[in-house]
Amino acid sequence: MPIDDKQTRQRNDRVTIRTVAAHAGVSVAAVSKVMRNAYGVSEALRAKVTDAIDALGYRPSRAARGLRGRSFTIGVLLIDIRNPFLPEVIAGVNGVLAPSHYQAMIGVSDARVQLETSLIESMIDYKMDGLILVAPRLPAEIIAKFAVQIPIVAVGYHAAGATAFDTVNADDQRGAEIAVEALLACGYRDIEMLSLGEREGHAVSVVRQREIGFRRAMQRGGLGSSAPIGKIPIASPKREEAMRRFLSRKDRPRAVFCWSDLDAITLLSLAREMNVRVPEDLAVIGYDNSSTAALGLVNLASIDQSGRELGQVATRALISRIEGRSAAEHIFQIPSLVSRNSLVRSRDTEQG
Amino acid sequence: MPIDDKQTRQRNDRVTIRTVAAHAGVSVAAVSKVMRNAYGVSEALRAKVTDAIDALGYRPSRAARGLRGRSFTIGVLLIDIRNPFLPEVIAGVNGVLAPSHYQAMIGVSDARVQLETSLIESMIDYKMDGLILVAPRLPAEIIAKFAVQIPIVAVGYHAAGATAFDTVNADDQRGAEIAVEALLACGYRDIEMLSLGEREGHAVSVVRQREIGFRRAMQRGGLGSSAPIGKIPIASPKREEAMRRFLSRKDRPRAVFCWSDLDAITLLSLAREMNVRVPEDLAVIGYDNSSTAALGLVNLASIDQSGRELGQVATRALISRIEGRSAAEHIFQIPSLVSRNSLVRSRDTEQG
DNA sequence: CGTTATATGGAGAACGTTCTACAAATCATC
DNA sequence: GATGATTTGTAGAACGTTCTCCATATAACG
Repeated sequence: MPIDDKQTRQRNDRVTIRTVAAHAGVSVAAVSKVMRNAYGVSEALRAKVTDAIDALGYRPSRAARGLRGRSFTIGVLLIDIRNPFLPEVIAGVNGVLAPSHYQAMIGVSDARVQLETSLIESMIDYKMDGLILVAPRLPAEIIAKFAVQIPIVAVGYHAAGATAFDTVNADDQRGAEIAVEALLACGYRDIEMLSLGEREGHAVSVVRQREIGFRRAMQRGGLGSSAPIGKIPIASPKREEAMRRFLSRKDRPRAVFCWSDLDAITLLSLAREMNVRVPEDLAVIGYDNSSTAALGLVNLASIDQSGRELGQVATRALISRIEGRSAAEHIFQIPSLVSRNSLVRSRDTEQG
Repeated sequence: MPIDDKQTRQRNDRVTIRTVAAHAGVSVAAVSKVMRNAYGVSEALRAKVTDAIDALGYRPSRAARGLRGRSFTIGVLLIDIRNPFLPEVIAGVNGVLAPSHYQAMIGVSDARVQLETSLIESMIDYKMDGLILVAPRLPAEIIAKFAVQIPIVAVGYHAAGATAFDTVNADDQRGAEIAVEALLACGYRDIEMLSLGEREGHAVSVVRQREIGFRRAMQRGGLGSSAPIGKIPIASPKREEAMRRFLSRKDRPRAVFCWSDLDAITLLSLAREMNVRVPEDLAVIGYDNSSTAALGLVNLASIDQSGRELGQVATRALISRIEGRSAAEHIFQIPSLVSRNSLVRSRDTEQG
């Protein structure tokens, strides 16, 4: 068997598609067909091949696959790994992917545009099959440019006009409205929003969307069109300083809507420290319904946008796009309120 | 120019090494040499090639690279993305990698051995250059088997005897000792540990190490050799049930050491709910010094093991291994105590 | 000038897949 | 049983790199 000799010559013991073909006594192409369950494979052939695969413990090389066809990997780009909302999204993605033969690889950009770009490029260079970008910082035109090379779904990124890629979002405008409506229903009138400072002014960001919703709901509630929105810097220690300043203001409002739980929880901590009672002196409502908010010690009312569900929906959208859909989809989920003690103190949890 | 024609024929506009070579008027091999800055490249050639690269915006395909040589990617395997300790490790890894030409790709195993195995295999199949496994569930022999195929550093995994791969750990025995010593110093005698239930009995796990340290410190403190260790299940709702049972026990100890902040914080929440005062009725000390523990509302004393530093050290170890080191290294960091109100109430934060 | 060393660039064979053409075999149909 | 349609399997050319030889060109030396 001169053909077999070629195998024996290999010094490396990696099991390749050729090893399998030789072991099963069929061609390389046949094995490939079985792997990709392509058309034109008899039961007999399939059996022979899968037996050989099992016997040898063959795993196709992802690198080689990527060079030619599918790599069966999708890339997930996370802006930041500390925000407890993001792990939920990942959980959703993994949940949908688990039963399929796709796998997720995650990159963390730490909110740096430079790193974000190079990670996306890497993922393209790896010939990944598709990308899920979670709250990306890049402008829509750049993302559209990448989307020519690879299917992309953006999560937490408002670009309803995009035609080159899909978006999956919680309706952030509506979420903010729900928060305001809840505060109004509790009888609060003197309401302010604490939003994110910095220059991430892109209308695409969830923050700006929440501001829009806040303004609209306030106006609708008859509370002036110039509803006050405070800006909190993102980085310590300026962040804490700004919050302290807010808490010690003479004209501090009666209720506050924070753009994210992360801020709301820090605010709660500082309020306790500065003897501002919540909710008696200040009602607080956050956004994300993170696990920390649910803690008895924290008890923060929050808008739930189910990151897990967003992750699931985004993954399904991406797969359908990988499998051929070309028209852009822009999907919205409706968030909901989770009421807790920071909004109004419930009877059964009177302070112990 | 018949050679150039071959280029023009390409329907796809991807810029490959061949495009660059043609544009610079040199051979493919020359470009490759410049990319890998290999020996035997004149300044003139280098200039021509880098000019062409800049002009065309060329990026080498990672997939193709992986097929032959280095891919300049390292894989990080996370057991769970919800534990706030892990993002810190990632931050450390990314910090060290940022200035280099390496990049990190993260996989999340959700603590499932099956998924963990297949992710490791995928990363190998991608021809990644090395792997950092954070708190893996796999037994040491299996990891050693993988380590033959790819450089591996395990973090939060006690296998000091391993010769095939490196480990980087906080000294978990010592950490537990520090916790006990702190409790003893505060005058508590009636001390118990709340550990993790389930069958993750491998001596490799950080949990078991902390138990050993706890026992030793208790014994050294003259508090019997059979120091009581309670087991808390990992999943809701059994987890909360077990904690409630602990809190309402008649013979509840005066102080408790929790194997992780995650548990300690839930315990704190339930204690508040059940009118058990902390630290007056029960002193609590956790492990990880997570950001939640540091919140004013939570104020949990904890053992700090700087995940960021572990990530940094692990990354440096991995790179040195990739670059040729073959003798195994087992590195330890010494954890430290962060005292907060759950241990002993400080004067300036008397309950508001 | 001839000989040998050294520096520089190039040809072309891997790497492990996918996938297009095509050949061979089998089945239907009249 | 001849013809055409369908099914099943194979050869072999990509894919975009790396890297091992080789072929020059230049320098060094007697």
